Formats: sequence, C-alpha cells, structure tokens
Amino acid sequence: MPGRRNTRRVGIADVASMAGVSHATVSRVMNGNTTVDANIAARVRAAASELKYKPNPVGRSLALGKTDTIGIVVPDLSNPTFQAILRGLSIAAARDGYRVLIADSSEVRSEEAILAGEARRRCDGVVLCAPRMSDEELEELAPTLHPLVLINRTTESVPTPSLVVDYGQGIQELAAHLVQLGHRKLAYLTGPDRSASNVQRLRGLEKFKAEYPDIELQYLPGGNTYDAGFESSDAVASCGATGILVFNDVAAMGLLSGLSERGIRVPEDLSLTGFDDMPFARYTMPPLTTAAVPISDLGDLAWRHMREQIQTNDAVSPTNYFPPRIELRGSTGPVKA
Amino acid sequence: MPGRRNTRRVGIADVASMAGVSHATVSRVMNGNTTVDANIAARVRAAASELKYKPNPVGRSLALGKTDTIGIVVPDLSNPTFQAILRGLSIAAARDGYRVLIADSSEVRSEEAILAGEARRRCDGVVLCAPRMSDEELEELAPTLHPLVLINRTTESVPTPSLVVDYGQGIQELAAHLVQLGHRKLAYLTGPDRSASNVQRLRGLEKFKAEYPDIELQYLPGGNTYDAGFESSDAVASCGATGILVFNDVAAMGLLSGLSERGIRVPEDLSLTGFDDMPFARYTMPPLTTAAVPISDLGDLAWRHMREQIQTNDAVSPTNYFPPRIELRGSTGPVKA
DNA sequence: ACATCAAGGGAAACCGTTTCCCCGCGCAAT
DNA sequence: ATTGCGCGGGGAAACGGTTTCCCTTGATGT
Repeated sequence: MPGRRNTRRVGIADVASMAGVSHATVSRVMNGNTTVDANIAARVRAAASELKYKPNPVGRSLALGKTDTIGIVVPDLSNPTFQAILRGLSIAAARDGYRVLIADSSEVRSEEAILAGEARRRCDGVVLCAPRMSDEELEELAPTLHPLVLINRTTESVPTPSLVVDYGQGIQELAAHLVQLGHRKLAYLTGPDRSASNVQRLRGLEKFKAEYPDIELQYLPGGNTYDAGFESSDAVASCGATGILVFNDVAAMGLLSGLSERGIRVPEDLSLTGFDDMPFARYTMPPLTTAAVPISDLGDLAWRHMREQIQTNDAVSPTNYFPPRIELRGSTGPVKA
Repeated sequence: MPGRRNTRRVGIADVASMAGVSHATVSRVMNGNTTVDANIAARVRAAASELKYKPNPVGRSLALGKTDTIGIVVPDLSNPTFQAILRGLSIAAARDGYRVLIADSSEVRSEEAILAGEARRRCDGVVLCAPRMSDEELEELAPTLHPLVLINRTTESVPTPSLVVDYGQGIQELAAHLVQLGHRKLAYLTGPDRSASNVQRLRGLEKFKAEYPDIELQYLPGGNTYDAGFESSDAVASCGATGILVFNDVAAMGLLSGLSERGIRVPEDLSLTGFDDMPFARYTMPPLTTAAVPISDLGDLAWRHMREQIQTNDAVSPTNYFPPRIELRGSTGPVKA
C-alpha cells in the first residue's frame, strides 16, 4: 500500500464515522456549505474539534486544483533588495491566506528556468525576481508559468504584469541635483558590467548628457562592494570631477571611507551620492544623499498583481515603473568656490 | 467534477497512451524502477519528453505522503538574523532537493502555533525560529509537529534538536577581553527588556561578575536601535566606565556616532564592543570589536538535523550550543593611562 | 516436451479531499 | 390520496500520481 507508513493521522473518514455521517457531509460542513442540517452540522463540528481534525492540505489541493501557495524565484537571497521584496510579498500574501515558497537560483542562470517551472507546478503562481536569463529565454518561459509577475524585467510574449524600478530616472535626478548645486564636472563610478541595473543607470545618464550638453560627465570603473568603492578613491580624487555618482550605497560608503583617509572632505571638497537608501545610509558621516527604491512596496504590489491574476484567471496588467525617491542628505553640497 | 476546469495539462495518462503502455509503467520509468524493459523505458521517456511531461507534485505528494518541502516559522523576516538563517536553510535544503515554505508571524505570539501547525501539515517538517511563545505552549506544541528543529529555544517534552546561540558566553568573552586590556570599570548598555537574548547576555554578565569580583560592572538602559545607542551617549560618557559593552552592533554604531559628536575618542578615551558582527561592523570608524554569531552556519546545520529526522524518521539529537566568535577590531584598546 | 521459474507489465487499490449525481423523504398542491 | 417538488445527504467519481498484487510471457532445465 502506498503512502503513509506508521503515524496514522486523523482524516475525514474518522470524523465522518464519529458523527455518523458520510465523509461528503463532513466536507460540506468544513467548507461552510449551508445545505446541511444545523443539527448534523453541529454534530460534525463537535466530532471534528474533538478529534482535532484539520483537512489535509495536499488532498485538498489535489481536489481543488490549487495550493494556496505562490513561488518566488530570486537570484540571491543574501541581497537585501530581494529580502525586502520577499518579505513584502510574504506578508501581503499571508493576509489573503497564501504562503510563499522560495527558490534561490544562486545567480546560476541555467537554474532559473528549472526552478521557476518546478515552483509553478507546486504553486498557483510565480514571482520572478530580476531574472538573469536572456530575453529570448524569458519570452519562451513566461507563457509556461502563467500566473506570473515579473520584477525588474518585462516580456512581450504574453501579457504579464511587471514591476520595474526606474534606475535610469533615479540617477538622472541625482545628477540633476548635483548640477543644481553648481557642479559642472561629474563622474559616475559604475557597477558590475553584467548588472542590468547598471546598464539602466548608464542609459539614464546618456539621457542626462543629452539634456545637459555643457556638463562634463565621465565614467570610472567601480563595482558594487565596499572594497571596490574604497579602492576607487585615488581614481576619483584625481579625475577632476567635483560631483560623484556612485553605483550604490555600499560602494559609496567604501569610497567615503577611502576619501576620508586621504584627507578629502565630503561634501566640502567633493559631493557624493549613493543609490538604494540602505538602512545605514543615513548614519554614515556625512549621511549619504541617495535614491530610495520602494522595495517593500514592491513585494506588496507584486502580490496584488498576482492575486488579480489568480482570481480573474487572466488579467491584463501594464508594466509599472517606479521612480526612486531622492533622499537629500549631507554628502552633497554646493561646489567649492 | 472537481479540480481543473479549463486548462488541460498533460498527465501520466497522456504519456501512457502515447507510449502504448499503462500509466503504472510510466510511473515506474519516471521513478527509475529498473524492472522495466529497456526498450519500453526508452519509448516512455521519448513520449514523456515529447509531451514535456512532468509529474504533478501534488498528486505525487498525496501518494507518497511527503512533500519534499519544509517550513520555517520566523518572528520577523526583516530581522537580518532570520534572513541569514532562512538563506542558509534554503540553500542547504535545495542541495537535497527540498524547498522551503516561509511563515512570518510578525511577532504576534498567538499566531505562531497556528502558523507552525499549518506549515507542518503542508510540509515534511518545520524549523521553528526563536519562537516568542511561552515555554508551556512550546512544550505542548512541539510533539504535534514532530520532524522539528528549534533555533534559540529548547524543549523537554520530546527529543528535539535545538540550535542555540550562546549569547551569554559571547558577552562574557567580550568583557574578559576588556579586562585583559586593563579596564576595571565596565558598563553594559542593555537591549530591550523583553528580548530573550538580552536576558541571556545579562545572565552571562552575572557569571562574569562572579568570576571577576574586583571588576566594577554597571547596567545602563539602552535599546536595539541606532537612535537608542546615540541617545545613550551622555549616560555612557558620564558613568565613569572605560569599557562599554553594547547590546548589539546597531546600537553600538549609534553610540559611536554620539560619542564622536561629543569629542570622545574611541578607543583612546573609551573602548566599545558590539554584538552580531553585521556586515558593516568592520567599516565603522574605528571598526567595531564584536561577537560574530555563525548565523549562516545555523541554517545549514538546521537542515542537516531536519534531514536526519526525516530520513531515520526519529533521530535523537542533542542541543547544540554555539559560542560566538570574538572579532577583535579597532574599537577596543588599552585603558587610558 | 513438460514443468518450473523469473521478469515484466497491466489492473486495481490507495492517498484525502471535493463535488456531481441521484435517491429518499417530507411537505404542499391538486 | 397521489403527485410534484425541493432539499438534504449518501455513494461514487474525480483529482494525478504510486505501489501492490497477480497474471502473462519467455526462458531454462531435465
């Protein structure tokens, strides 16, 4: 005989025989079906609570064709951004009685499609978080896991709600802020080459160049780590720019520390911006001017789009762009006279 | 008819009829049962891959009585400690083909038991992460969700593997380190009163007092936030102690900043220790001496204990105590002459 | 050539629940 | 008094697999 080996759990049949009814009736009572005689319903409920009966979710899922679970695939759970999204998603989903299954692709691109497919078969829908796969792969994959919400990517192959943070817009606003403070020579300390969000920042900066043709803007190789920022100090100090846009807060903090060691003062000698508004960005010395991406809202909104698709079974939802909110703090100031 | 209404997915029956065999044979092939003729097996595999057939996990779970999924219940997903544990757990479980379902109790104690029970019914086991419920509740709950791993709590009611971080030991070592540097007057800036780990630190410090009767150690009210640390600056500066043990790194960073504003130098005037070794503890100025709790190892080990229980169906495992590792950095130094 | 045996595959039971179908019963209407 | 009808509840199918049981088939040994 298949299945359970030793621990006999209490099932619907036990409740049925105790209440002296068929298991169909027990099911009706448990699901609040009102076509059951009040006396019988009470008897069933008494038996159920006596036996501490709880319907088996697996059997339920099989019969109902739904699992009340959604999956989320992230490239790397140690990334605070994805942690925040996961958290927002989990809390929002829980409010509607849904659970979240997580899958971490560990930045292995070839795993993403497999994990997503796996998750989709187990769950009622999938949230694909900043997938690293190619556009073609994504186009091909998207239709196969239909109740789908994309984060930081879009696809044309099938109408899919997308939530994308507008990094380009954010970095443009930061650059404009520096210009407003009088800076004429800017530099962008880039992120990792393969990073999609770095590419978006670069695109935003190209637009910025077009809008402000008289502003000088150069690109310096950087990275996304504290150490990368730290080690860029010399290059930054000698590049001639007075306003520095750094890829993210972590690298900006590294740079801040490196500049401080060299006796370069921020913002008196150099203005500096980060990106992400991580929790400690406000506690650096000086506090970091940065762009806050509304990541916790993202998770919440992702669930709302997911729920809409699950309920209506086919929803048309547009791509939502999120402009980051600029946080003006102490690391930027008027250009030196 | 229950279940799926419109989207007809490919099932085992489709593969069976295409390969011209019974669905039993398809199942045997899919599960690597070797008692199938090689030719037939090949035919089945061809049909399966042609139809892109993947066994439905829900049906499989029902028949097998296992879901290849474990649940984790955390009090608050925004806490970096739990994020790290979740990550370690998820990665380790994935290596063995298991997925992780998350449940966030949002610090609501009454929800924990419900969430844990729910999770257990859906999964093959549950990891209960620093549950806030009372000892009595835990004793009562533990037996009902048997493949169970506890983190930062223990229970007597049933043999359950526990992983607990020895905060008391860690703070003792930090205190001893200060003594070794010549400090004779110490102060502990406490955490939240309701925090269990704060209580453990206090217990450790009582032991320390017993071991070093000639050392003066006072308790100052603090907190677990940056601002709480910042606002304690005056109290710390005027308390007369030269070695300050702070509840955690976040508060220590706040204190560091507050002291710096008052012109008090660390470690020349005052030595300071944190707790947790969060990623940025090494980047403060000066870098923070702190105690590192091996949280990513915790998740990994939690999975190992879980797997052992699932496989042997009943494993006796002891409580594991984790002494934090002391990280000596720049925020502590010899007492002022 | 016949008996015995091993292997392999099909039929059916089973996992735990929901839902469809239909029957029996009570009540109102003719 | 009989029929029509509505309603409540029981039986069975369905969900999508896995596994046990048993029968068939082909091979081998005497």
